[in-house]
Order: sequence, then structure tokens, then C-alpha cells
Amino acid sequence: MALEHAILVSLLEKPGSGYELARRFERSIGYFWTATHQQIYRVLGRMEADGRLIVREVRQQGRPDKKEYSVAAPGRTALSAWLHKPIEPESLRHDLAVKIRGAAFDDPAALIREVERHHQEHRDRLARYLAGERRDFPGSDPAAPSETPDAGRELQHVVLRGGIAFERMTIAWLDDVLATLHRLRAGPVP
Amino acid sequence: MALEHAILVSLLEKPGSGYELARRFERSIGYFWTATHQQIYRVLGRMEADGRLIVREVRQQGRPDKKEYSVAAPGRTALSAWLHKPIEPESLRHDLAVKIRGAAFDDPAALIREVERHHQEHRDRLARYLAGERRDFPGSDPAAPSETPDAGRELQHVVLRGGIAFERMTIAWLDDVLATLHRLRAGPVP
DNA sequence: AGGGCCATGTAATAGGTTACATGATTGC
DNA sequence: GCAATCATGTAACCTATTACATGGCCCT
Repeated sequence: MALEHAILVSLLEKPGSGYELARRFERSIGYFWTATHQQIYRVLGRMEADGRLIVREVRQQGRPDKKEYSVAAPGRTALSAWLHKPIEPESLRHDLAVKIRGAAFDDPAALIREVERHHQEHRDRLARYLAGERRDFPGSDPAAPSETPDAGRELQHVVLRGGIAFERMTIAWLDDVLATLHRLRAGPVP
Repeated sequence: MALEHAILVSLLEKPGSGYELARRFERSIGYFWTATHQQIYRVLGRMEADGRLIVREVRQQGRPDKKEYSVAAPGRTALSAWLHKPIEPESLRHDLAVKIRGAAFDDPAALIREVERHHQEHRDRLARYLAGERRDFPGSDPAAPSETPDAGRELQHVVLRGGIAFERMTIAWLDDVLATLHRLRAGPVP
């Protein structure tokens, strides 16, 4: 169960409310983990009951009050223990690939629109990630981040580069898929 | 719920038992969907009760008897309906990325071994996929599969190419991660 | 007046993992 | 004799999704 750990990491980077966490899971954390607010609130409640988090009621003006969570000592210990325990390399779960193989038993051409939609969505994500990189990591290309090597920043950046690499790979693959679908439509006609 | 659809696709490609499906999910289907035998048996039972599959008891010699499942008309209809319904582009769930960001609050160098293990596993997977490609799709590189354009084969191949692209991308990213971790270890020493 | 954002949650259901359980055959 | 492969399943638990629910503020 890595949601718990993802929350610990995010709250260590910066304390925040359930709502704020949900937003982070839509943005920065979104390129390696997703979670909805319902799930986040439930897990936050449990983690607080377990003593891994502490809550602070924050009164706000012009906005609803919020509960700001931060990591307690047992939470840090739990994260550390998890970090030192090996995990299994994960496998993909890709619905679209199931559809592509399923198209052999239906009309492959009918899938073109769907694949184009996914293609567009991944291009959008890539654009967002690249914009985020320019914003948060400007001028770190020259391979010499000799200034102040901040471990947290470096690690955030390498994870972001992973998200970018994933989107680029996916876009290239979807190009391949589209070419294949078009070939199948054009091929059996002669 | 794509497991149901993945099972339909796999059984349309070739009827088989729960055990055989579990093996396929470890191999060919494994590069886009995973499932354990427990889950598969449960879903097969439900799908048969719903009339989407038909079972045939097959008596065997030297082996336990098996139940061979194949797709019934309602199953094909259900698959077709799903294929025509848009699905949301998926997001990653990558535990290792959570660990990498978490390492900022622990010892980044301690993660090197773990990342190396994942690196090795992905190289193994890539080797298996490439071997499968050479075995099942020989001589299809020359960009001219003009022979008999079998939609099923073409689609299986493009999905396999996706698995290969994913592993290659992951390996390259893990190289980047390892370089970053080493840099962080070497950097803050002077 | 209506839509969007901030902010929190509950309830029902579906999906997935882990552990337990059995038993025959084949090959070393 | 022991491990691996073939073959099937149950039970308990944990995780995730979907739908429902509320309510104030800000902007157009």
C-alpha cells in the first residue's frame, strides 16, 4: 500500500490539508501516483488515528477552515522502514492495450478515434510536465548542477524526468498504433 | 473493470482453462495486464454464471481434468460494447518513484541497490519480450508486411512493441536515477 | 443567477491481494 | 524422497471507485 507512503512523502515535503493533497495528486505527484479525495480523506483519518500524523485546525478567512496534517515521528519511522524494504518491480495495467488486441474481433478502424483521444491527452500531459520543469527546474540542463546540490530537488527532478520520458514513449507508441490501424484499414482493400 | 475484457480477448484468441489463462497473464498478456489465478477463477465463475462464457469439461490423461472456457455470444457483445465506449487515459502508479522522492528524507545512497534490482528485472523483461518478438514475429522489420495482413497478428505485434518500448524507456530512466543517486553521494562530500 | 473553487466527508460496491487448502503426475 | 508443474478453488482482508451529500465564497 503505497498511498500511505506517498502521503507521508508529500506531507514531509510540505504539510497540508486533504484537499491540498488531492490537488497535489492531480499535479506533481500525479505522474507517479493517483488518488481521489475520498481515498485521501479516509487514509488521512486512519493515519491520524494510528498516530502517524498530527492535525492542526487552521481557521481561514473567506474560505472554509481546514485541517492541516503533518508527519509525526512514528510516520517518519514507518516511511523509513518501507524505504529499506525491497518492493517488487511493477507491471503495467493498460486498458488501451486490451482494447487494441480486442479490436481484432471487432472493427480495428473504429478504434482510431479513441487512440487519437489518448494521444492528445498524453501530449497535453507532456506539455504540462515540460512547463512544470521549466518553471521549477530552470537552467539545470548543463549537466553541472554544481551550485548547491539539494537532494530533495534533484530527486524531484529525476522523478519528473521519468514522467516526461513515460509520456514521450507513450506518444511515440500511439503513433505506431495509429500507423498500424491505418495500414490495416488500407491493406485489406486492394 | 478490464480484467473481464482481457479474459474475453484472451479466450477469443484461444479458448483455455483458468490455469492456462493465469499462465498467459504471466507471459504475453503480462506486458499490459496482470492477474493472479485466484482472481481469474473468481471472474471466470462469475462470467460463466452471467452467460458470457461456456465451459467444457475436458478429461485428460496424466493430468488433472480441466474446464475449458470459451466465449459465448453475450460475451462477444459485451466486449464489443466496451470497445466502442471511450475510456480514460490511464495514469501511472509507480511505487519506486514514491521511494525515490522519499529518499530525500532518508539516505539516498541506500536506494542504489533497490534501483539496481529493478533495473535488472526490467532488463530481463526486455530480453524476454525481444525473444518473444523474434519467435512470434520473425522478419517483420522491413516495414513491408505485404504478405497476408492478419489484423490479429499485427495488433498483437504493436502491443508487444509497446511493452518493449516501455521496458526500454524504464531502463533508460533507471540509468538516469542511478546517475543522480551517485552524484548525490559524491557531491556533498567535499 | 450560475459556475467554479475551497473544503470535508459517508456509503455502497467492485476489484485486488494474501493466505490457506488439496491432490495427482513427472523428472531429478 | 522432493520439487515443480498442472489444476482448482475458498476466505479474509485491504484498496479503490462511484455516487451521494453539504455549504460558503468569488467572479461574471
